[in-house]
Amino acid sequence: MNLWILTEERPKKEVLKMIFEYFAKDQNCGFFGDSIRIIPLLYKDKTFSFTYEVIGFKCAKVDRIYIKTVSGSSSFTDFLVFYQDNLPTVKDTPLYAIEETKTDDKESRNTGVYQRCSKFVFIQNYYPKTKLVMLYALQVGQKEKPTETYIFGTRLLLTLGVEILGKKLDPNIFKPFTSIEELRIAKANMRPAPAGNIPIAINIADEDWIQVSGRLFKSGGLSHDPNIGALSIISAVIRKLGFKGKIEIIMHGLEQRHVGKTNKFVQIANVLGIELEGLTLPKATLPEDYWHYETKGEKLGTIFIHLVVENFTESYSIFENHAGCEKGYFVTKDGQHLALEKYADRDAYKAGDKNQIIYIPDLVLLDISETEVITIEGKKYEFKQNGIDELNNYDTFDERYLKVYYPEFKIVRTVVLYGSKNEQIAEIEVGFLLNENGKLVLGIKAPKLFKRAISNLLDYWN
DNA sequence: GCGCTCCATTGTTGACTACA
DNA sequence: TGTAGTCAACAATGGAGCGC
Repeated sequence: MNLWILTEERPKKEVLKMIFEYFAKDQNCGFFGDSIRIIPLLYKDKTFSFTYEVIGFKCAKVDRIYIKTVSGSSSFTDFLVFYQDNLPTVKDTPLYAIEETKTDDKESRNTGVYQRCSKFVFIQNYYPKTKLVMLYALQVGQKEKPTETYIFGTRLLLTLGVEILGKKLDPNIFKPFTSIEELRIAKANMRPAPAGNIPIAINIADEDWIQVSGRLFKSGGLSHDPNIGALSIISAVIRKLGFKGKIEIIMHGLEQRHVGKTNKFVQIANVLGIELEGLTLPKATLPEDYWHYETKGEKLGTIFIHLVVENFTESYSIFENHAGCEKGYFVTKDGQHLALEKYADRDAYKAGDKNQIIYIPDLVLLDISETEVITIEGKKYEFKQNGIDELNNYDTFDERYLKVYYPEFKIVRTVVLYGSKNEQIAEIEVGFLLNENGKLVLGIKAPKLFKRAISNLLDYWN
């Protein structure tokens, strides 16, 4: 059978390797292969099939390994792994749902721990039999002593049946909760919140009624992300431990007009049977499908060019700006990872000067043999002109990073597009177009790195 | 333009440490 | 043992992007 890996992001080799090793261990089969390669599958007419194959990993129980780019309808785990012969559909059950994190414990406040929890609660509505895995990918020296919040959050995950990978956990501390009373005491013994804050606390009112306090109101609605996660998973764990009575969220700060049917927490509350103090919970239904294959997004283009460059040339990326606002790091020559500044002058920005935002590109590739850095803006074809315009915004980025850390490199700015049925590009600012038929179109003045990468890819398939 | 999601930083204060 | 200074842990809030 084949392994199918569905993801919203660019698949990273280190993470794939961890997934394969986990599979081999979980399925009790031998494997070998240390250096893997990600290959775009081309049809005979040299168009892209929108499927990648991973080579270099061998396992007795796996014929082929494929990667497809997808989009989640609501919150989506980073990877779904299917073990089957045919292309997965939403009706198939994934073997694993994997959430990858690079949050180290230095940042383990409420956000790092709780915000990810709601994904695991959410996916159980669709795939209750799928094994849930939390994967710690970036091992930058584990902190000696985990925080109480971190311990509490991890124990909640363990109780839900989530497996933790890539991290050593002391089994004496990190163990699933076995009773609701144990859960209540664990939270009650943590350090109290500052005065004026609403602490998360579990109150067993009577044998059919548990109250959990926690603020859910934020900036005009139900969008308090850390607590959406915390209260979801606490409630899910209370159910998992067998409680059938009333779970009531108190001190949430919401009014009736704030609770809409499309809100993620409202949906989870419907499924788990959670009530909100003083409010009527609207009947809400979940989006029908948990995911679909991505066919529109600009990332289809940038992920493609990135993978072709990294797998068919010696070059690699030194900066990657992820969708949303996940922290991206700028990589210096000696391998340092720098967190980028967001504003040229933070105070001026806060005072209302929006010009202080430092515009950052979607991707920066390093062409060592040509001594060029290639700054890439990704766009859908229909927004081609926006992409070209945005190329002018990177002066501050160049001054602060590229010219400082790669002074001898020539800076090339280019747009990478996805979409349309066009097979030519007139604009010299556009370096590459992947059209919706999978046609690979190089721009008139495409960076040499793109030409080399595409040429090597075509040679591979000849 | 609003609502929602996601990833992130910020504010407040308890706890610890060094020192007199 | 009292106190100033610093760090770290708790919850609150900021802000970008996307879909409608």
